[in-house]
Amino acid sequence: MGGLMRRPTIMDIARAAGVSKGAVSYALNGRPGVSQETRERILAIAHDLGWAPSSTARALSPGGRVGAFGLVIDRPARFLGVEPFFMQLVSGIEAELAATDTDLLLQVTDDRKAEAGVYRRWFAERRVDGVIIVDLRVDDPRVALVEEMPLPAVVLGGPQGGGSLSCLYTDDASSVREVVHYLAALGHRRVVRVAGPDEFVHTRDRTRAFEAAAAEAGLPGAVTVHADYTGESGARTTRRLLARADRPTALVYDNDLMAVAGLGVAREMGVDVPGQLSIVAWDDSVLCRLVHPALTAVARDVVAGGREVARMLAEAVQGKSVGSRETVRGELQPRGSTGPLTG
Amino acid sequence: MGGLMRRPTIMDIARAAGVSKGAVSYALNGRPGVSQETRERILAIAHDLGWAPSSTARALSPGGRVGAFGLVIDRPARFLGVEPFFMQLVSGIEAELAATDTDLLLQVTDDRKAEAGVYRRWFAERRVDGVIIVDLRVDDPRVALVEEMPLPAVVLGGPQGGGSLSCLYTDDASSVREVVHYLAALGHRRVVRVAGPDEFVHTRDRTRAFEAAAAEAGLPGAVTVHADYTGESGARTTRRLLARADRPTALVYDNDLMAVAGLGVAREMGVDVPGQLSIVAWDDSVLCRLVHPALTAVARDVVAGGREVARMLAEAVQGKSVGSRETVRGELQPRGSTGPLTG
DNA sequence: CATCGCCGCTTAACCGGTTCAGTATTCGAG
DNA sequence: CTCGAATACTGAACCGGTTAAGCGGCGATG
Repeated sequence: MGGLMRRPTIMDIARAAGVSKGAVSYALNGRPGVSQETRERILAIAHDLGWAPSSTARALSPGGRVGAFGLVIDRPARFLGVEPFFMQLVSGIEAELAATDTDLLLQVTDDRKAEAGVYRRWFAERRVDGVIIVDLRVDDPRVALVEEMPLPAVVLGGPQGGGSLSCLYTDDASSVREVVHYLAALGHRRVVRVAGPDEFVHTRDRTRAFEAAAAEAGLPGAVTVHADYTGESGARTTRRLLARADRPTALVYDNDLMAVAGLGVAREMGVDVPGQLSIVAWDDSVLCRLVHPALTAVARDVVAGGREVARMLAEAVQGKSVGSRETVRGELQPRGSTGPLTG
Repeated sequence: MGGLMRRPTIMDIARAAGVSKGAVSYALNGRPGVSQETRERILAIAHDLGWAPSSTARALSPGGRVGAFGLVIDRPARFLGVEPFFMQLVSGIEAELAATDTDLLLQVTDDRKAEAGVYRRWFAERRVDGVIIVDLRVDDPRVALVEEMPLPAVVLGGPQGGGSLSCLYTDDASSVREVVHYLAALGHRRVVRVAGPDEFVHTRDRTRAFEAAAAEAGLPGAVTVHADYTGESGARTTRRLLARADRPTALVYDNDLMAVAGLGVAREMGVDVPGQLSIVAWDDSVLCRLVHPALTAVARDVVAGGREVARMLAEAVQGKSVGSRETVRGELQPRGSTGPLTG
């Protein structure tokens, strides 16, 4: 079996079938212009030869697609590794892409300038048909950039700040409200939220919702403090909060990683969870169920979100007008880390 | 600024410079055939126009590179998300690739047949210049597959089972020995290793080394049990082991995720760590430092490994003979989860 | 002074597809 | 029987690069 054989081209098929290149192209793409009989003969030969279209040649034709989407993740390597969110997102995207013969180009960068550079390069070199934008920031320059090129794009987040781009967004506000009322009902009065950086659109949305819900539930002491999603920052922040005289009785974290770190700190400081402190995580992953007590969390279906965003981008690339869509909101998953104060 | 402008081509540059396409190509690629003066003029125009080579066109030329490497990860979505190893690996690979204008195609699949299909498709469609193979299995069919096509490839693992492919491997055996002797020195006699699936080459290597080291250290009760890297399986296995009458006093896990799960189980069962049970994790990530007590772990520099494997593949793609290389072995990082038995 | 060889460039072919314009053949309608 | 149109194809251009071959002009060499 010819391992070293040249990849077959449509010209090889044409010769074998005794027809022209063009006829083969029509046959293989299911377009009119060849008889049923010839079409079948060509398809059979293509199959026998193990032919597959050269993605590069196909992309070169006017109007041709490259068959790849791009995703840039802008987080330093060492804490990216533990963030379950992204891998789940990638899994979801690829589950959808697998059916459409599209590949995913993943790029992990350290800083935002580099990130913009990647989009520019992907566009200029014609590497991707479209990109997915995550971690939308306030006044995000990437939005203007892809709008200008223009490069088809879908934003996971928004819809505020997404400009003219299609967004796939969640109603975080109502999840926040659910969490706040849940904690209030358990008797908590001093609730602190350990959030991600303020520059992210979703962080601000949640902060606004958190303040509104706290006012609604009569929790005057509810405040938001900012960390950076890393376990280290979660631990540091928690340590500071628990050392205060009027230490909070409930902490709401913006991701699961900081919540796990917070739990470790509480244990280290001898603060009983949930007896003296309740902990809620945002983004439910295996992590929340591994630790003891298991963490109460706001569970979102990230994989499904990945699928949906990939589907939207596929439509956008085909020139369809996609618009923005809302995905299912996070559900509060009560577990052992929350409860009424005891003693 | 022309957002809607067509991407500039070398033909545009040629017209602006008043020379032919070929001259522009020579100039842009730093090859002889144009005068220094013309070369500089062409480069200036290219820069002004914001030109970048079309990767698809370039790849189409005989001998042309696509400018992309492929990586297939074969783990179901839900526990992939939490496995820090892969994201760190990806970060390392991309850190190296960034300099060479090469992109990474990432594919996450659910089963092995699909994985082989991805390699086949990538080759047939000419999507990648080479691939990185991870999670090498015993009699791995992927090795024969890429050898036959042939598709340049580098194996992360081996070198046994890597066939004629270049491998980047670690001396796991000596790390295993270090762990075993460390535990023996602490006074442990009943040491159990919770390993990954037996089908992985590195699992078998470690198992063999574990048995040898245990014999050497005089630990007759040292055995290996198999789990599947997920937190669930780690928890289940730990629960079973700790329920035994002659329960082990030390557990060595093949990844950090199972170790964290094991710690949670111990806590849940009222087994004090490290007073009654010592825990060692393989692969050190933030996870190990988040929990309390922090986990003693065998720390490997996965990011550096990613860089190295990318570098090797780049050389292999250029036709250089690469050979196999050894990367730095894991270092035991003692932390709070290990110690002598108390009471 | 004729010749050789190199420099600097142009021309054209090629990579592997897609697609448009044109052509020969068949078929139905008038 | 003739005309028009649909059918089934062919030939060639095109996408945006790379590269081998060719070619005029110039300087060095014999």
